[in-house]
Amino acid sequence: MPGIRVTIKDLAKRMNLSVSTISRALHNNPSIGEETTREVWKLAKQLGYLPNSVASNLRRRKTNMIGVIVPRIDITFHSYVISGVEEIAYKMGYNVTIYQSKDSLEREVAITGILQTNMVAGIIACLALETQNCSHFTRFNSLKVPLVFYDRVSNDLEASKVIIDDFDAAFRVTEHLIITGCKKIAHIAGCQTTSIFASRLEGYKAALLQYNIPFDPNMVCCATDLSYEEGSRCTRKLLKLADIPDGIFCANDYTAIGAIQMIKKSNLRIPEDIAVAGFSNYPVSTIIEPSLTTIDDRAFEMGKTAARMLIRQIEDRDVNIASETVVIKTDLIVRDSTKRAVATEAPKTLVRREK
Amino acid sequence: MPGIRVTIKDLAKRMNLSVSTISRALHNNPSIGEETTREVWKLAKQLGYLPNSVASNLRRRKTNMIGVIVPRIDITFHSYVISGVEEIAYKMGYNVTIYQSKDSLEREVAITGILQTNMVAGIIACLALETQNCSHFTRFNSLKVPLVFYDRVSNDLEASKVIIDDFDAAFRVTEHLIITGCKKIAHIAGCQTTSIFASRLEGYKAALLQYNIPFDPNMVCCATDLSYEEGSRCTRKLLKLADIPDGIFCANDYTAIGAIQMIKKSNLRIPEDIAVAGFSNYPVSTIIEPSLTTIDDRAFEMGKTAARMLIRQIEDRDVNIASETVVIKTDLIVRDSTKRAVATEAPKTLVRREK
DNA sequence: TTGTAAGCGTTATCAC
DNA sequence: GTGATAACGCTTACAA
Repeated sequence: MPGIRVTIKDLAKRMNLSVSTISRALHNNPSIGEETTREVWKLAKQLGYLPNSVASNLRRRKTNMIGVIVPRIDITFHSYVISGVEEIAYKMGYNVTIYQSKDSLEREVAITGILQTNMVAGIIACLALETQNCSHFTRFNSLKVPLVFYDRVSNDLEASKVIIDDFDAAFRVTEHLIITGCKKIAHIAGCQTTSIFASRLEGYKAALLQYNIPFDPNMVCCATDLSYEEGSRCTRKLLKLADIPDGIFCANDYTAIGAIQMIKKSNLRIPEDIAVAGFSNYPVSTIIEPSLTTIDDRAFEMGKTAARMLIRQIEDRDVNIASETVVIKTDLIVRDSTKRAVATEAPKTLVRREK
Repeated sequence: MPGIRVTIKDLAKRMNLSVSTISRALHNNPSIGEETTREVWKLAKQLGYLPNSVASNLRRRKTNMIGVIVPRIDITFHSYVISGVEEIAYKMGYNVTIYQSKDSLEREVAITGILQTNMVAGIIACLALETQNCSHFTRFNSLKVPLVFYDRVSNDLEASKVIIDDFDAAFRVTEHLIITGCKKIAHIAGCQTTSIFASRLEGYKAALLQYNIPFDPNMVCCATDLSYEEGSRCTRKLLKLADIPDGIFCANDYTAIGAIQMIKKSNLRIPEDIAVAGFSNYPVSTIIEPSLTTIDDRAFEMGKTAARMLIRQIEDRDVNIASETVVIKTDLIVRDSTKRAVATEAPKTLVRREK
């Protein structure tokens, strides 16, 4: 910024006051006379003075910047979370800067470095798919930079978390498929080293168990990156089985859409021949035909909650809030892709088992 | 950041060297002995030293931060542009921080303040829908902070621009509809105070003219926010005309999808009864049925180009590059929503008229 | 109520 | 090759 900047020094000279008086006036410090304060503000406005927050941050040894690490910004879920974070952050006087890990551990590590380097006040992060070991986040403990994880979280790190109950949500989706008459339910699963996808698989298994449907490992197909393509690939595989499924629970909406497209291509009907359910309630779920039954994961809400938790920790730092975990409630959204025969059975209460 | 930070002072003390030597060594300044340099790096790594860029930015009076202002992050187009910007920026050693104007002028003005306050090195922006007057951007001229606009740009501001040729693209889409046999083509337009949407309307008109199809104002419907809902609303209106259209060119993919849904609800066939084309090539355009003919606006490319232009301006500031305008080439993507009778006419060359 | 001066962590300009 | 030292723009004890 090599241009001419107006600084408090300039204001001080112009008004024959010291810089400290100017600084205090601009902060509406009560020790400064009303008259002076008003005059300072007037001149500041007139000259277009804007504080240099880089200098202020350095002096105060803290910024009002919240760093957000998302895997990818162009995944609907994360862009909604970001919107939620911003909603709260701006209201509370914080800026938000967004970094994409692209699901790469290497980039994630680099980003934590940048965040430290930039003295962020706090961090909200969703772990990269590649990340197994979170040691690159531990530095923020000693720097006393609060940390809130969302969605994909780490259990071997002392930090706050905002998650949904993936187990419960998966249980309810699977149960819904069972109640609408599915007998052979497949699951297109996410990468099992990531806890949320492991929980979704567990919830699926638990529902089968509860309704006395035997679990068949052939009915589970792992989609590495949960893309449309992977959804199609897995479905093709499932349709080649001797005994094809009559229901598929997909670990996200993208794979569900891939599944629907593949099923239609195979001239099978949805939901009559195969019912399909997804996870996340992306906008496309109402556009695909048939419209997709899915779980609304409340992404915007998650972002807002994460931001609120983080800011509380930033501001009450001395009080030293123990890290907390918030579970956001999800909703099952029933659409055409599972609207089959009328329910024959009422939902059972979920008996939660230790994980 | 109230935690313990390792600074160059700490390194200096430990090694009995001056801070300047440490600083130089860490920058691999050739005036420092190889041995010393190596030792400094070793200790720095060992103690987990990371430079404080806030301090460095203050001292150098510049940051390596690029501020990006997008209307909304959860619009596919913008998230792709951002990805493009990041791709280049990170490679060149710049950080990217993203701000959402939510299409509000008030927020856009506030953001420009924050960007100045944070001493960004340069700015990439897409104007908010509400923005008519860009005077809040002029401050960056005197601050010598380079500015690159993309997509929605201002003509009364001296700044670089990355745009697509909306007129040409709209001409080609409309021409495509004509060639596939449409005789009465409607246009669902965007807000006409925004130049890109005005150009799309002009391109549409130019194509009609070229093929001797009379322009009918009733065939143009303005969708204020270009959402699904607006697309449906406009289509409903068009379908109520005495003489309904046999082709609709929509100013974006969202309205096109709303149009398709409304047409199907009215038991008309696409493309046989009405052909539909969109603009932007969003992922949903392959998911909707029928798949949507559209213009690929090369969002990712746009982001990369904007970043390259900006960084060049940042780094060659003295050379004082005149602001330039780059037009990104677009592609017409033909899909099922316009695959009607075989073409009867070859495309004509576009005769551009002065706008 | 206002001023003085030190310092945040770096970098840059002199010296030696 | 290395070291003092000032400065970036702001905040904040401590004085006056």
